[in-house]
Amino acid sequence: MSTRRAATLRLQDVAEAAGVSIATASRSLSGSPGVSETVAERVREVASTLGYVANVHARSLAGGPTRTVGLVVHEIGDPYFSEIASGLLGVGAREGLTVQICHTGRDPERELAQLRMLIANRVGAIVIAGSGLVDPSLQAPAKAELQTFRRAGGRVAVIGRHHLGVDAVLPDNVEGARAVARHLLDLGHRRVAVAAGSRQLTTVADRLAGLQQAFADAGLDFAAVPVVETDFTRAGGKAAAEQILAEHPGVTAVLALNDDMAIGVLSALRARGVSVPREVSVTGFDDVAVAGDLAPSLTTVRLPMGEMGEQALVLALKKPGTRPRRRHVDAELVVRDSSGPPPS
Amino acid sequence: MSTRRAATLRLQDVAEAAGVSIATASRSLSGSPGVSETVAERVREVASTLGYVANVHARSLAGGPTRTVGLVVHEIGDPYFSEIASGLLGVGAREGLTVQICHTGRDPERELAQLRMLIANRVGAIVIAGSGLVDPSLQAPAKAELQTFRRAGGRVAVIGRHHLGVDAVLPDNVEGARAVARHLLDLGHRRVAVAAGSRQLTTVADRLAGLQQAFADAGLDFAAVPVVETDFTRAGGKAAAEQILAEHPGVTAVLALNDDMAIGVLSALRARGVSVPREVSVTGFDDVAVAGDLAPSLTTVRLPMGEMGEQALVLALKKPGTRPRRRHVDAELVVRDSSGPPPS
DNA sequence: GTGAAAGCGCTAACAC
DNA sequence: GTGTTAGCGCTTTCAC
Repeated sequence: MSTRRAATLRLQDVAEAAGVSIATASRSLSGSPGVSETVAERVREVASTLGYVANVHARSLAGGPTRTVGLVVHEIGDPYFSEIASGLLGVGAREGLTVQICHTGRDPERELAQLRMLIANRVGAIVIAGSGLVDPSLQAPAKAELQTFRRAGGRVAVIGRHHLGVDAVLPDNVEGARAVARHLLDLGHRRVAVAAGSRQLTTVADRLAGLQQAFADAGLDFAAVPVVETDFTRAGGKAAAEQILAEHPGVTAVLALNDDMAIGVLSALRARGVSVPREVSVTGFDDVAVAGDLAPSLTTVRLPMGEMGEQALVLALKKPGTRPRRRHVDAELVVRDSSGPPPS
Repeated sequence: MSTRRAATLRLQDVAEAAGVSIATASRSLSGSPGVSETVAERVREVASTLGYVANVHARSLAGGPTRTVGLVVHEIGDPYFSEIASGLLGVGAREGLTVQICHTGRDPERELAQLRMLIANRVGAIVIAGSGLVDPSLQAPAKAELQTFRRAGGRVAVIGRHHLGVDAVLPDNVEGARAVARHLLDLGHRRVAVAAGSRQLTTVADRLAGLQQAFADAGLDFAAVPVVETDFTRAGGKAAAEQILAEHPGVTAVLALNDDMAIGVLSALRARGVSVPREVSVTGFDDVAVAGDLAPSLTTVRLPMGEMGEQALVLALKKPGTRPRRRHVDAELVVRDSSGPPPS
């Protein structure tokens, strides 16, 4: 790619046009103290009429603050992440930041590689949107990398439960799962199955814990509930539904641990001619934009993904506290048409 | 954000460890000629064992090639764009590139601002994924900006029809629209309405042109078909459906010009108790991932969004040709359950 | 084939 | 309050 040099305005051009030194121009534009407001104002005006935009590379190289943040997601094509990204890009644009997005494909190796890349790019902050892992040792290298980054002044925020010791936006997965399970139990379902992603994901683990609590609250044994563990994706949902239908034909409700899986479950049931919710109820988690437009519309747990993305970036932009900050966000049960009483 | 300096490896450290000069180290790592293969190999080995990663800012400042590309989308939360982004991020990761994504919110002003930002960040290439505008004058400032960028060695590729004179990935919107319209006409529909986005978008204009052709092919007058022009979004689809129902109650089919609108149309019809496809058929365009999982599953036109994203980046990475390159991608009719014969 | 040295455009000490 | 100057880490002539 580009090798030649753009013939763009340099700070010096602005300084000359404003009749000040390059240092004064720099101070004026970056809002540093030590310049009279009159001069600063004039410099800013000259800069904007000239259409001057600072070279971020030079700025970063010289040790100035970085106006770039990295966003790490499992898969941007997944609506859960694209809605988070959308919220985050919104505040990014408002703050005049550039956002680098990278995929990990749910692979800790690739996550590590992407983190290294972001750090090498000297981003000012990193937001990790993908779920954490239950086993801390799997993220140990990432943690080490991030600690070095933070010691050098970098900021980090995560969405979801991680073992990274950083600021976090924490959706209430446990309570949300408890609510949706209680909803099904209240409707009278007793033979339920769970379509889950890998238990290694803290998101999955926490949602399972919530289900368990709901069962315990009702005096039921969650250990007897079949939990099918596949990919945390639509395809995984399909596979899980097939397996549940085959191995547990008496099931009256399928709890999918995210909407993507729920959509796969609905699709598999439709293909098999199973009526939802008459024969089998289905629930999801996240409330992605399309959840309400499916037919039957999906009963699920709403997480404000856009806001979560915003919050995470806001946290990452704040000055670091002495201890990791936590922003809890509520999960709200949304009852729609995919859940109903079990067939009698 | 970050102000302090990371205590990272510098090229000099690698050079010392390998017992060569910093210049030789640089040449070895960037694959420039003028170094014996033996030495180059040794340097690369040392660098990788040390875990050296070049500072992109220093590299870019010194005039080296930039390993960053910018992706401009209307809205990353829209599945059409997130699927394109997903494909593009895939090849980006493979090529070791970083990708900056920015939102325009379908606003030419903001698009311009984002382009300026990318250019100021010295990205090596820019991919514009959002639809072009029919009126070239609206994008004239962007065009000027991009031309300067290209003269400085920057690369640009677009998805869809633009007036930018750059490499382009061109989905066959006309033929796709023609196919879906013919499908409805063949089913016997004669009273159809169109839910469209702004006619200023070339995507909308081209799809309308395709519809018109299909009608002409069938000896019918497209001018008599109501075209409701709202937002090119789900909400727009809902609004369009309401209006069509109110003003043209006899309509037996609604052609939505993208899937997002079609989902909104389906939702509005369901809310009104209109059965699809028994009373009204609905079709979309794009075939976003969820289209097949809606109920009724959506008859639509498939565009390989992921591939389009990949292709666009591949084009942008190629050396510039003497004339703009074009990659045509086919649009394929996908008949599902949302379309059927009109009520008799 | 290899090394020395001059910047790239900016910020941050440090002088005045 | 303002200007001077020394780098930031790298690529790239230009000598050798």
